[in-house]
Amino acid sequence: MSRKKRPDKPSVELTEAEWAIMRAVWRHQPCAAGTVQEALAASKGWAYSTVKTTMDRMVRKGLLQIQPIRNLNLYSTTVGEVEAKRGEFRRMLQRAFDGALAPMMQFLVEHEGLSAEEALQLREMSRRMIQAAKSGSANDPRERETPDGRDR
Amino acid sequence: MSRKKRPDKPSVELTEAEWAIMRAVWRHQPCAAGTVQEALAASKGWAYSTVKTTMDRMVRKGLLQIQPIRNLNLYSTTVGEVEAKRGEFRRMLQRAFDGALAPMMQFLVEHEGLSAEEALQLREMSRRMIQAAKSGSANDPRERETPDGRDR
DNA sequence: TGTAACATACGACATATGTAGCACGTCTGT
DNA sequence: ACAGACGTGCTACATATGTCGTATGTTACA
Repeated sequence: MSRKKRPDKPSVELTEAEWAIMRAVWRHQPCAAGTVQEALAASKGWAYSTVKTTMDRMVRKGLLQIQPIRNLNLYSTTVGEVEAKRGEFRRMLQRAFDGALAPMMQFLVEHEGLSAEEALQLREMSRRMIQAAKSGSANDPRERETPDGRDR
Repeated sequence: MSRKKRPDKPSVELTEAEWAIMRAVWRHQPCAAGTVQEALAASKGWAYSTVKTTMDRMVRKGLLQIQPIRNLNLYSTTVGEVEAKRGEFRRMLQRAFDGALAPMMQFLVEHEGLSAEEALQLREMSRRMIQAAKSGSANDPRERETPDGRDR
């Protein structure tokens, strides 16, 4: 235990629609397609079949999995929120900042109008970050939460 | 003169291929499609027609513009790097962190293995950020409380 | 037991994206 | 004047994504 070995992780990538569905599934997991459709009805207004089709495609892509109960299909995620967030973040970092964090921070400072409050918060974060970096030298921050990220 | 009236903020969104092309065009602007193709040949290995087709589509989408010289088509971008980066960043923030910066920072601290060096750098950044926020607020502060970021 | 209510499986279609070939003009050097 | 070299426009095609409609199967209840 020392080498933070990082075996290939597929680095999940979700489309907008997939994010919406993932959020719903994370929250209601395990659940039927209808549940997800209802959960998204207000915000997205998708027809049942739209949700169903997308979810089935996500199963084929390995983002969701089905657990058949009687004649019911219960869906659950195969990737946790953390993993998904990481994927999204890394992709952004790679594309827009060539994968380097510092330039991104630089960018935030220079071009994003961050409120003073946010800035203060950021300082607090960095303080804690430094703490973490100092102490937990062997901390492997990834893959730590529940395998699928739901709160049990 | 200072009020840059530009109520139009399309929030650019680029695909991977588009990013590659944009990078090349930003660097060689104004340039012909061939130039871009050559610039990307090493990394992407795309055929000329592939680059050309994509670039023409980007023109149709308003990402690039053509300036015909004789029988030459010189391309140049219509959006700057900053704008593109901002778009990418905001999209990520919206999708993965519901548009809030603090949770993203939190995430970085908790789940991304940032080196001590990066953390220190971040502290420096935040320091400067606080400075910036305190002093000149002449920068246009984009709407951060949009009920629904669906700007289209 | 027949039917409304809910689920599911499949098919369909438009647009977007990745990737490329091909026919046809236009310079330019020999 | 002509062959290349180079550039352009147009077409093509597979896969991905967004969005549904429908035929069909299952269950609970009057």
